[in-house]
Amino acid sequence: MGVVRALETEEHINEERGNAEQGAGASGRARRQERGEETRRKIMEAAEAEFARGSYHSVSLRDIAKTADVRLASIAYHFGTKEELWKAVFLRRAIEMNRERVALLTETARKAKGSVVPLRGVLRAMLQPGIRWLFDPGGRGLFIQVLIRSPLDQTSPMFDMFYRDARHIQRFIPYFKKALPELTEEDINWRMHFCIGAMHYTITDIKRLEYVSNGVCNTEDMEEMVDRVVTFCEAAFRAPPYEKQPPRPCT
Amino acid sequence: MGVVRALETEEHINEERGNAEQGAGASGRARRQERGEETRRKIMEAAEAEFARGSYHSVSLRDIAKTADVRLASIAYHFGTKEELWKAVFLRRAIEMNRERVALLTETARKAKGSVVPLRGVLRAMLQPGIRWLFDPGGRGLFIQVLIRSPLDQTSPMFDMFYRDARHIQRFIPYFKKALPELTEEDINWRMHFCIGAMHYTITDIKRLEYVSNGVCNTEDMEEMVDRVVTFCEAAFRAPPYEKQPPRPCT
DNA sequence: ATCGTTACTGAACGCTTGTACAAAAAATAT
DNA sequence: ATATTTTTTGTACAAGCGTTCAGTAACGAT
Repeated sequence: MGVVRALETEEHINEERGNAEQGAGASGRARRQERGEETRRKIMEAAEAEFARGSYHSVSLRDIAKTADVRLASIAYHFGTKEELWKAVFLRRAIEMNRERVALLTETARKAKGSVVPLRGVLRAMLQPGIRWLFDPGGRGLFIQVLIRSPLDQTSPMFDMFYRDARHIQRFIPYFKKALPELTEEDINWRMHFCIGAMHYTITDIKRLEYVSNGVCNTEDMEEMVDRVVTFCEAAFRAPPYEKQPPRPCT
Repeated sequence: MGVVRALETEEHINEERGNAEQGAGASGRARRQERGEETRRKIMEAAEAEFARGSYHSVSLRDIAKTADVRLASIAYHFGTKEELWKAVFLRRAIEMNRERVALLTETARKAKGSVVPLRGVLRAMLQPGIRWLFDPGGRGLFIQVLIRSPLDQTSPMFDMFYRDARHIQRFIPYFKKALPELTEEDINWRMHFCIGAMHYTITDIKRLEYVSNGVCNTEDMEEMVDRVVTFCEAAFRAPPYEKQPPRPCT
């Protein structure tokens, strides 16, 4: 519950572990913390990579310890349980992602200087950060896939994060409304959903596109990927509003 | 390898276990097989439900045995290993799904009587079967989610099924080409990918839409859902072809 | 130099897992 | 009725799991 709230509010974003100390203790204290933080960082990094490869249950703490080059008991020392490790790894990135998306939206709106934010800009703010992470050589490139897949596993301890960016994604609705006044709120929600689906699938199943297309599609150009999905979604969003029982030819 | 091929060809579709017997042995033989088949069926059904709830590694054979009301050792007797059980469960539905999609495409093409198949019809053939399964009260309603998620877990024994419907999905390409001659093959592959993403996300994350939209979206009408996603994808497919470095206003 | 805190370690715990196997049971064949 | 084959069962096993804990080492504070 508290965990979910942390994702819905912006206030907690910068509230990271250790930020409480105000730089008072100076060097000695800092160096001691540094020693612990190094191990902690290695564990999180390894966990990020391991979890990205499989599911929560398919990864063992021993796997993670080996990858991190750390003794098994150190994980327990720093994180307590496997579940807490998972949550720590997950939350860090989830908060980061939400912050980036909202920041990009705000920036885009600022540039519009009061006039209507172009549809393409709103879509870019929604779809670009995830794809940019995919190309990140660091942990984010791995973890964006975990971020996307985890709500699919009902036995994962983060299944209640199902709604992890629910509230945050609602921020986009007013912008879509202004850009496309003829759409109902129902239309907008459905289409936002479809857009996110196209984006998520591109992130998690990009290898499949390479294979299906026999290498015809260039999947290594980030800007091209973003442009393609944005163009796709923009045209889709401009489809006429949904009408109940649309005239169908035969069946 | 052989398993993957089975999905790519249509010939093996009706080759189900036990079809080899030609009805020669008559009643006695049939009744004996029936006894074994009953247990086998119960196990597969339970496995389907359990696997749908989590991941391959989060489900134990003991869970499945309990759900199926069958002794643990019976699973080993009928399927050998956990992996073989998983493959049996998986393959049955995967083949079924591919067959349905291709059948629908063929039927749609037949109705067009030689003229160009309308874009909307091609998209319907591609997107409708999955959504129809979602509304199936039987095992398919559960398993469609497994079908979609499984390639995402690299530790699942079906990860090599990554490309499970790769070949099969290529059948749609010529139809898109005819309906939209101005698009390159690259454009078509990208957009097919996005369409499947929107559809998959709708199937696996439909609860999220309910939540995000605060219940504004009606997610219980199958025809509405299909129409919405098809309309979305149709408009998106009709977007102008991709151009490298499209003129962007600011950044 | 001593103390106390923090970080780390090795070994062990109890439990669950997938698998194996011999024996029983059931069904069919002779 | 007997023999044979198919199916089911209880039990056991080794391996792996997450977690615990007493003990050690490193460090800053006193």
